[in-house]
Amino acid sequence: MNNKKIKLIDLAKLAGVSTSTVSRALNDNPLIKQETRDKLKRLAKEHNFSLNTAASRLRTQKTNVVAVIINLDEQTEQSISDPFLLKVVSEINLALNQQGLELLLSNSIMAQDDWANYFINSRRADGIIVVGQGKNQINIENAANAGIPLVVWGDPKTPSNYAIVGSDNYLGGLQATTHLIEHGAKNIVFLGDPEHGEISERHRGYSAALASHELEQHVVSIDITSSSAYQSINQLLREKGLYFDGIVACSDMVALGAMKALKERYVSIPNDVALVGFDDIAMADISHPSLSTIRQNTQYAATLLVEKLMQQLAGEKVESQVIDIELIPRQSSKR
Amino acid sequence: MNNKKIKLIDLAKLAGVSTSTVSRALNDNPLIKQETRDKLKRLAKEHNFSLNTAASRLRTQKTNVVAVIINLDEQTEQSISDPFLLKVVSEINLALNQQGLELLLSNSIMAQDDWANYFINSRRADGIIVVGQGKNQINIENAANAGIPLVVWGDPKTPSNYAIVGSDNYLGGLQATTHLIEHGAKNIVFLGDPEHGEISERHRGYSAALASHELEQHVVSIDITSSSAYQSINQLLREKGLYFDGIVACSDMVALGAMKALKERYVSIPNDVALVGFDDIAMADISHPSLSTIRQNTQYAATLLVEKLMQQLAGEKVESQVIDIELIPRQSSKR
DNA sequence: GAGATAAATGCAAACGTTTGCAATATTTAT
DNA sequence: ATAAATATTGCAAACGTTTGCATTTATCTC
Repeated sequence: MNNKKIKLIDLAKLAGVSTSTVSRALNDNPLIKQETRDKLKRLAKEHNFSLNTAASRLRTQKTNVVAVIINLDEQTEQSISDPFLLKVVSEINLALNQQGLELLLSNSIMAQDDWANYFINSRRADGIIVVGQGKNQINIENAANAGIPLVVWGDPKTPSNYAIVGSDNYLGGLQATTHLIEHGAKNIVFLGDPEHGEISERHRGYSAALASHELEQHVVSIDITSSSAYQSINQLLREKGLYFDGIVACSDMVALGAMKALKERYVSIPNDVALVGFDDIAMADISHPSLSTIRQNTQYAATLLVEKLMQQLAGEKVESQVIDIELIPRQSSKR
Repeated sequence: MNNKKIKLIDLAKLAGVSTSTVSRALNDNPLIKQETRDKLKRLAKEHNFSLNTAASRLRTQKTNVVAVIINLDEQTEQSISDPFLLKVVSEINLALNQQGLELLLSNSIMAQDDWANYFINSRRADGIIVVGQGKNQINIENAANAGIPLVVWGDPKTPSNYAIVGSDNYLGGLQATTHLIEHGAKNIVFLGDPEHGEISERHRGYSAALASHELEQHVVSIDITSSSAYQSINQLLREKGLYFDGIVACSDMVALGAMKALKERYVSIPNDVALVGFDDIAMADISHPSLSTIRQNTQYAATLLVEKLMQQLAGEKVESQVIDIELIPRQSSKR
């Protein structure tokens, strides 16, 4: 291995041209004759050359990097246990790569409070994608107010001065609940944290559905984790008995936790209790009974997020956008 | 908002000192008087200053960035569906952050073949963590041969010229299988892809356990996804009937897919078929019956990976390291 | 074949830090 | 008080690209 890191000027000397020419050639600048471009590219490949991004970022003031911040609540530790958020990140990664952008991964716990400063002013990244609104949106707002390119995965109906892409959570909650009502449920529990950005909208949909059928609300507020769901359903059954016949869960992981508690106590799903989740993670289909759920189109969302971010990078103003959700009826609600 | 991006020299002028002093002060260089350091730091905070990383990386030739490559097989698409890999990434993210390092996320599909060149020569990152050995290790080997700081999550027993951190997959396979044998299983299926790096070791453990009890192998080779597992178990039952009474699955997701197929056909778990998975993802505990599995200590692994990478960055040579696994017996194997 | 236009390349100045070395300010020893 | 030592700061040269402008070379036009 030739261990001298070769640079632009070395290539230039080898080819007997100037660094300008090499630089332009490698960037496919039409100023350079096609023939020369090809020759230089070949030479670059031959010598395992690759541009020093630090230098080129310094010069161009662009990084081609996007910071993705997983915005967790510190107390609630939804985090790592929930496959859904990570799936979203994974889709964003793909979408970014397709645009030739790279992904700098962060979470709200590590990144300083001042995102604009930390990521953008420092030229670590050109823009920010925030995954999840979380409970407090102050960091997001500050970043948005700083006027940096920013786009958020969350609830697009939330009033905001920044662009949010996300599912119609209200409609999702409404459809899920209506679905259960149509299948005969009368006492439907909402299982989740109504304080939480996206989820409060799902709760609103739930409320609306109940109201229009003159049914009563049963909100059980929990952390957004399967174990929390498991415990609280267990406790509920123990202390209050089976006073409900349907559950609208704020996420699939929560629904699956609840399902486990029900199954352990021989509550029949869907006959005694019908169940609908939210997200449509892989496990929803694999669980037994399979879990009815509201599917979020994360792939489309990811491309939209990236698209809108790029528009902002190009100086355009962008709006929030709602993504269609889809009720996937499976066994857990079929009766 | 003051939209002029403030830089070192501006701060220097404001404070009436030279850029050298500011630079050193912000980097806590003891050459600078404590008092001046404090003053300058305060000033920097006041003015929302943050260093231009491009410039500082160019100058120092260090990035404080680590590239994490999710090494997927292109055909097999284990990828996004499997929460385990993403959990590993998430843990690595935490471990890196604790060391003040940032995480550039990539996957083997996007990153060019020449990782050393793309990430290191280009000064995008100082080192690489590869998550998953995958089927072909050629890219990893090339990168390692280029002499760059590199560490791999995989099977540490694999002979290699690079450092691998991972579970004792052989022992895991052995323990899982022995566990089933001890609980009376005689015809145990191995469900997974024995070609695949880590998994081939699990298969070896499985073989060894069977051999020492003079039992016969039943290998069912599938893609490492829950749906693939579901389909193949379904097909097996249909075509060959219930010729087995135990399954060692190469991952929890695979086990859960198999579980669904069994439950749908009213095969009792664990009475008719006992089941052990691998990984201990969150769902293992939540499934019903809960899934016995081999737990991988991803958190410890992540800190080790980062530690070893940092040692390499400091010029030391590091060795592969085996991490203890732990059999978590749950309902799916209890009889 | 001369002059004019177009195509291709080169020059040199940035981009914003860090750091070896030189220079100044402060303290200590005598 | 002076010299010597030490503590603190400043000067200026990198780091490796990109790009506006000037320059050279090739192509046209009549």
